[in-house]
Amino acid sequence: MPPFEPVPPKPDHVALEHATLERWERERTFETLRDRNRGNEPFSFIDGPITANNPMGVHHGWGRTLKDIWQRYAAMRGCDLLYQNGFDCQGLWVEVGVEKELGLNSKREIEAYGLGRFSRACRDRVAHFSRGLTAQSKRLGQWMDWERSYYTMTDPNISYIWGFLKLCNERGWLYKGHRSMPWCPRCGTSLSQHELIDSYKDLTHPSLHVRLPLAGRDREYLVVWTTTPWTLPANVAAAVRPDAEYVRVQTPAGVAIVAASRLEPSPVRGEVLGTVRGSELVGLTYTAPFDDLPAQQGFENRVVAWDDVSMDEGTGIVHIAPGCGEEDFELGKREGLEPLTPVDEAGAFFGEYGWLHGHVTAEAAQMIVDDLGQRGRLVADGEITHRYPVCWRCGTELIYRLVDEWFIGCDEIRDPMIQAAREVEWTPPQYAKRMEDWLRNMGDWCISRKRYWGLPLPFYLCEDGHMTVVGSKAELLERAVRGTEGLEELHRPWIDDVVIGCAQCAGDARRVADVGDAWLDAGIVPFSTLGWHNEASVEAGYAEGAGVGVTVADLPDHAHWEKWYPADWVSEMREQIRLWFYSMLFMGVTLDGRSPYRRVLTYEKVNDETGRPMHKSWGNAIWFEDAIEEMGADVMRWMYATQPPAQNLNFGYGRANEVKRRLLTLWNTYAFFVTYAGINDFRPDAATLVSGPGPEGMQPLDRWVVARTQGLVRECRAALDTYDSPRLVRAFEAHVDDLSNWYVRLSRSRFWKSEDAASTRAAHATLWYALVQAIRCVAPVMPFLADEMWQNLVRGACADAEPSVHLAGYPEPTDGLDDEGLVASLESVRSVVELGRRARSEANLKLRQPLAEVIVATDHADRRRQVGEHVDLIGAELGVKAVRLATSAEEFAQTEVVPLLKLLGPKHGRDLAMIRGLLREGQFELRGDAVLVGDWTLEPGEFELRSRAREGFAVTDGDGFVVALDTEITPELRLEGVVRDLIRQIQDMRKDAGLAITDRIRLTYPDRDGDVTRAFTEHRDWIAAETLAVSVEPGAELTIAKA
RNA sequence: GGGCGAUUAGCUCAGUCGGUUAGAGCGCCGCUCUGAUAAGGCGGAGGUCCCUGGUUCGAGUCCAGGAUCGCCCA
Repeated sequence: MPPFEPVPPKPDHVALEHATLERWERERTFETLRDRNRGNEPFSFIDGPITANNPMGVHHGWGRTLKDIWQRYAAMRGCDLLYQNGFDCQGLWVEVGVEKELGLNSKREIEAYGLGRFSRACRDRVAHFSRGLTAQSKRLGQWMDWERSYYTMTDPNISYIWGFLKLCNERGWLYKGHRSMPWCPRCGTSLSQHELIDSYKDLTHPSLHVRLPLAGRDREYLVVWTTTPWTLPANVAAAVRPDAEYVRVQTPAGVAIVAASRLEPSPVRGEVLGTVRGSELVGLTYTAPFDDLPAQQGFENRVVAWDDVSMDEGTGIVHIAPGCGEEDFELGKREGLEPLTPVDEAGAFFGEYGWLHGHVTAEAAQMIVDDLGQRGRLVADGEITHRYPVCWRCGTELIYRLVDEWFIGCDEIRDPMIQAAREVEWTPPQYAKRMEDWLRNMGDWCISRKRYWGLPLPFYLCEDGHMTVVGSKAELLERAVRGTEGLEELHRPWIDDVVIGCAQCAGDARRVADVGDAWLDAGIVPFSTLGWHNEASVEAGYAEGAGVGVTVADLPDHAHWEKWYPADWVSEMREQIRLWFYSMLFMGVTLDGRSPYRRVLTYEKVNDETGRPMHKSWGNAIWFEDAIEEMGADVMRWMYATQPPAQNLNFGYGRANEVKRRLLTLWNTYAFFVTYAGINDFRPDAATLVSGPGPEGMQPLDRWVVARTQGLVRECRAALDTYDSPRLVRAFEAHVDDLSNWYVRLSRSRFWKSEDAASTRAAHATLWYALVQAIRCVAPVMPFLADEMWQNLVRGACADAEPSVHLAGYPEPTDGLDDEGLVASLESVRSVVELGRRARSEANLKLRQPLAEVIVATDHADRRRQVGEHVDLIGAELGVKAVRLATSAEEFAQTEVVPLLKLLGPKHGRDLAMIRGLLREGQFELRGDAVLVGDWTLEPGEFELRSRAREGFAVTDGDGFVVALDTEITPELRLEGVVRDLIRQIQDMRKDAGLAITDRIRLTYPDRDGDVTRAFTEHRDWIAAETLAVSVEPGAELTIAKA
């Protein structure tokens, strides 16, 4: 029985991955790993929840790969890990998804559908997509405790957030604000600061210049500019900049007033009658654009002062509607202006707006424009295309609305958060500053949403207006006076039936209707999932409420939290700085005073292969499902790992093919090994993975590979320790290149023609060692291919081998196997060989034509010695009979003086340029150990001597070597060349005939005068040995036949 | 308007402490090796290292200013 299974010429990544997944499942590989590491030193990774609202995209694959790489690395080092995956379950994402699913298009329709059914549909959607995401993640090779994923919709998660909110209230941070907020009329909710980002679109709107006739003046009016006609009915004031200069302009319709600097760009034309300071306008009153509406009665519209009036757009006079804009509202508060709220939750005008009643903002716009036009109130109307915010979920244009929202004030927590963030190690490092900037600028956290499927805010108000903040589910049940019978879970509508006793008076208190920002859900995770203040752990205890039936996650106890908090490492995409990293930090610093994570790795965006964002409608999107079944998980993971995470990743099939080709080199080396190990019945010894392959039969090249392998192990460890996967990839690819294009190439005959059994064994043992250590090094990145190779190379061949590479531990360098001298020597040899090949190429002498001699010259004693130790390698590689070493290359090269600039620069300063010029021209003189150049003397140690080829030789130079070939081809050499051509030709014939490597053949050759016949008669044994010919007979043509 | 980052070959990007002729991969052209390799190797074409100024014996690298792009915040 051969120890190794034969392998196909190319790996079928997809097929072997499916087989590997089945094996892991069958053999419980992951469970074995966990069991083995349980109780060891922890590596705490906390997973940021992925929204369970869509299937996984290739951009998710990046993050999940990074997470998996470092979890696998930690596990191979023996660390205990949590392996808890998380799903984000609540909030607008899911609600909008369900609305689409059910064909609902407004809050009214949701309420008509029934909140109970709606919540169930939301939960079911989460359950559905979390199952899909789990399956996709498994396919990618991610190892997690999938059964015990956390879900932010569970009662314990909600209960923990309540505790946080209660604490915020106790500290006096919690307040209800009456503010102008960006509002989505379709979703019927306001959006908070972090939801506004990245959601601007270029939109075309009316651009109106509106007349505001001044009271008590004859045909004199202000001109204001607006792009939101629907806000005009709510106009209460016009703002001017007090220090700015305004002009009075005679127009056919009367005297117009605009800012002097804005006259030119405005549509106002006419003779300038005079100027007036803004401050002089303040206090004037005017007729509002819609003065007749009921809402406009009972106050005067007046001109107010505002330093922030823009002189970059508009007329320098700003229409102010405090109920329709953030800045307007602030100004209105200061000036005591009436904040009119013209539209309801759905963006429809209220009854006090007369003929506009019931119309939504978008359709009212044209009605308003028409009406103003008819009444002669428009100076001009046109259109403008500008950046305007839209709802990030549904794309609806946002409006500003005055609403009551709940906020957490952050003045007190800001500095502690900044301090805590400074303790965090950010990769890439510049994001430390980004987080700090965000924290410095953060406004109070708006935590309420006027929606349904979300964290129910535990704020209870009694009739006297006392507020009770309930801090946990247990507290709720304790305080409840009725309504708990139907409380299936802590969600609307069931929670809304619960009435509690007010904490201050004895009255009934009811919950405010609002739900919470989803970032509360995610931010609490380091507390809720780790059992922060649980007295005892409860198996599957986390799965309470909406989590029943979707997870069996445990509810651990406080000791567990102590062990795993804070996280050693978290990794998410860059946007999470202002989202999850922020909310986690906020809650962590509030509850515990520390950052919940020590180290962060962020990554950027995934684009298509040409660098454009992937977009469904552009047709350039690649679906995860397609990618993984076409490229394979390892190939995708390799792409992700190769990419520096601080730069966008250009993802595509072309890139994947590049990766496949690189991995093919590894596979080829592996296949080569397996082929010959089978033929030669090589049996590996697993103990050598620690000790290194034994000394018997070892050649210098073997020791070199072993030494290089130590370097690989060190480099890979260093790369992973610094969260630098591209560095690992570079090291691995260099190693594979060394193996394939240097070691195997030069050692081929030791595998093929076994004259020396010990040498053959050593070659096998060395290659096996180098391959196995290499796949252990990359196992975290490429878990499938690595384990596949492990099965064949180790598990099937060694007694007592670990059943999986992932159980084999991360390799450690073995002291004593390093050999810097040898590595340097082979480096020199490699240079010489490359130079020799170049010389051959330049002289048009192909490698198959043997030559008599190569002369290697160097003035460098160390290099000469290094090369001298390996003349056999050089001879073989360059196809020459002899390698001659020369001290000086004078016969075919000239000496060159290379100045050492670091030393000479400071010494000679400006003269150095002159010295270098002279040296380049060869105007120098060697005098003993020194060099005379012009008026200067270079002392020993200040320069190096090198050789440069003279004209007319087949010579190349570089790295301090000159390599010259003896180009004379004697008849004997020529015949040998013919032999090698023939061998090559016969090998091709064997291949074409489909013969196995070990098949023997019968050869006939053309029996005529000439080189070919002479080659066969004079080198019969050589040819026979190389081509495995059992007979070599003269005949008519060159033919082979299986023996 | 402020902050962070980037700008190097046709494309994607490396480039260490400032040092001698600035590299890799892909693509293109030519050559070549090979019973592991649809691979690999060698050579060639292809460069205003964004611009300007400064520091220095010496700048892709450091400093200042500017331009353009990306991201974040106003």
